[in-house]
Amino acid sequence: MSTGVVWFRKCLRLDDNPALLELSRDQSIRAILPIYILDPQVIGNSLDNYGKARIRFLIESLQDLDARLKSRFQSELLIYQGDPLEIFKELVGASGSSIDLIVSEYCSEPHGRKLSQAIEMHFQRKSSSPKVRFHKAVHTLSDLEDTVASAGFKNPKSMKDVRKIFSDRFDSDKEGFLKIPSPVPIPRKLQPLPEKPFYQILPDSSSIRFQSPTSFRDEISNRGLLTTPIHPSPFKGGETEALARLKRKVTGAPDFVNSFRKPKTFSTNQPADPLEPSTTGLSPYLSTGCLSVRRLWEETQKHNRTCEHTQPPESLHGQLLFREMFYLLSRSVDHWDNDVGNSMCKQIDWGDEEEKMQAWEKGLTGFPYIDAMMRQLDATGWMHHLGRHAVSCFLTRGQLWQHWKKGRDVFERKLLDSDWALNNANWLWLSGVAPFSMPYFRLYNPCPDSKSSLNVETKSAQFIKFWIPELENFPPKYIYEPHLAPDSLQSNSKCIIGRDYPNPIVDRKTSAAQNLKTFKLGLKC
DNA sequence: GGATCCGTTGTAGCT
DNA sequence: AAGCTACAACGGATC
Repeated sequence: MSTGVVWFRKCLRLDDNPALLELSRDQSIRAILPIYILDPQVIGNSLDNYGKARIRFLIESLQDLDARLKSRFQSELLIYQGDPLEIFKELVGASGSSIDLIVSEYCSEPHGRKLSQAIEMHFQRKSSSPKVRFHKAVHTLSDLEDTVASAGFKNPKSMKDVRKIFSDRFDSDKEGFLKIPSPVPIPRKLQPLPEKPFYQILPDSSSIRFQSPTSFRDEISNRGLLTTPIHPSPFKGGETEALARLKRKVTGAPDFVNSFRKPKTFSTNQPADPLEPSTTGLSPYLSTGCLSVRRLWEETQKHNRTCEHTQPPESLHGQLLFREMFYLLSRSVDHWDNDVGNSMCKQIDWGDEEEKMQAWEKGLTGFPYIDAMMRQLDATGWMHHLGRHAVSCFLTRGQLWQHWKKGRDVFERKLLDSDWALNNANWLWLSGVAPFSMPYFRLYNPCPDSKSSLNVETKSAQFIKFWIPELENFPPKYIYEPHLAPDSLQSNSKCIIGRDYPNPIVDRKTSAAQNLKTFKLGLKC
C-alpha cells in the first residue's frame, strides 16, 4: 500500500497548505501520515528555547491541528521528537518501504535549508527510496529563492527598495496591488492513516520518540511547563482561532483595515482591555503558520479594492511588505543572526553587564513604561510593535548599552510570534547597527509624555498600573518617573521607590548622551 | 562628484 | 488637544 508523509513544518494549518493539498489529490497515495517534528536544534533539549507562553501556544496549535484532522478527515497528527532526518529514516524502514512520498514546505532559515537538503540527499541515493518534495515558499508573499535570484535583486533597505524589487509584479490596472500566488483551499478529503501502525515506532535509540499531541501535552504539563497563566491570554494557539481572529479583525472589519496606520495603534488608541492588542494580533498565527500570510494579504486586499485606504508603509499591506523585506534579507545576507560576518551589521563594542540584562528582562529597571511592557511580554508572550522598539532601543543604543543579540534571545524565547528572520531584523534595525534608515540620534524616550501627563487617568497610565501593581496608587503625573515623586506622596501611595519598586537603573539623560557619543565614535572605527 | 534629498512610525515646546 | 516647528545631524541614493 502506497503511503505519503506530510510534514508540517512552518504551516500548522489545513488552509493554504499546498503540500497537504497535493498529497490529498494524489490518486496513487492510499494512506497519509500527517506528522510534526519537535527538533531539539530548534526547541532546545528540553524545550528550554521556548518560554512558557510560547510552549502553551505551540501545544494548543498542535492540538488544534490534530482536532481538525480528526473531525474533518478521521486522520490525526503524529508528533515525533528528535532529528528529522533520523526520524524519516526510521519511518521509511519501519514502513517496509511502503512510504512513496514525503512532502513538506520550503524553509528559509539556515537550519531548515540544511535539513531539507540533507533529507533530499539521503533519499536520492536509492531507487527504492521515497520521493521527497519541498513545496515553494508558502510562508512569505513571494518565493524567496526566486526573488533573491532574480535579475537586479539588491538587498532592500527601505520600502522604496521593496517596491523596486516587486515593480514587475504590481497589478497594472489597479496601482499598488502586489500580485501574489493565490492561497489554496482546504482539501475536501484526506487519505486515512495506514492500517498497520508501523509509525508508532520506538527504536532502540532514545533520541527519537513518538507521541500523540495529548500525551505530549500531558508530558509538558507533568514537567511543570504548562502552568495556568496569571492573566488569561488573548491568544489561543491553533488554526481555528487564527481564522476566527482573521474574520473578526480583518474580514469583518473593513473600516479598521482601510484606515489602519501602525503608529496610530499605539498608546493613544489602546483598547479598554489591556490584554487585547490594538492591532490585529495575528502575528503569532503567522509565525507558527496557523494562518497563511497570503490569506491575510488577500483578505486585506478585498477591503482595499472597495474604497479609500491607507498606503504602505503604515497600512496593513505595508506591514506585510516589511515582513517580506526582512525575510528576503534573512535569506540573502549571510550570518543574518550575528554581527560577525554579517555584511549588514556594524560592529559596536557593546557592554556586558548581567545585572542590567536581568533588570531589563524581569521588568525591574525602574522605568515603569519599559518594565510594564517587559512584564507583559513575560506573562502573555506579546507586546505592541512600538513597545518592542522602545524596549530594544532602551536595552541597546538608548540606555543600557547591552548587545542586541542578548535582547534578541529574550524575545526569541518569549514572544509568541518569534520568527528568526524578523526578530533578528528588528534588533539589527533598532539597535542601529544595520544600514536601514535610522538616524542614530533618534531615541525612544522611556518616559514619554512625562511633562504633558495631566492629573487624569490616561490610557498609558492604566496600562502601566495593570502590569506594575506596585504603582497602583500613584498619580499619573509621576507614573513614568515615580522616583521624582515627593516622599509623602510615595508613602501615601504605599510604594516607596527603592524599596517597593526600583530606582531607575541609569540616569536616562546622561546614559543617552554618553551612548550617543560612543555610538558615533564606534561607527567611525 | 558635490549638493541635496530622504528615511515605517522621535522629542520638546509651543499654541 | 492635535498639530506645528525647531532640533538633532547620519549616510546612502539620486541627480
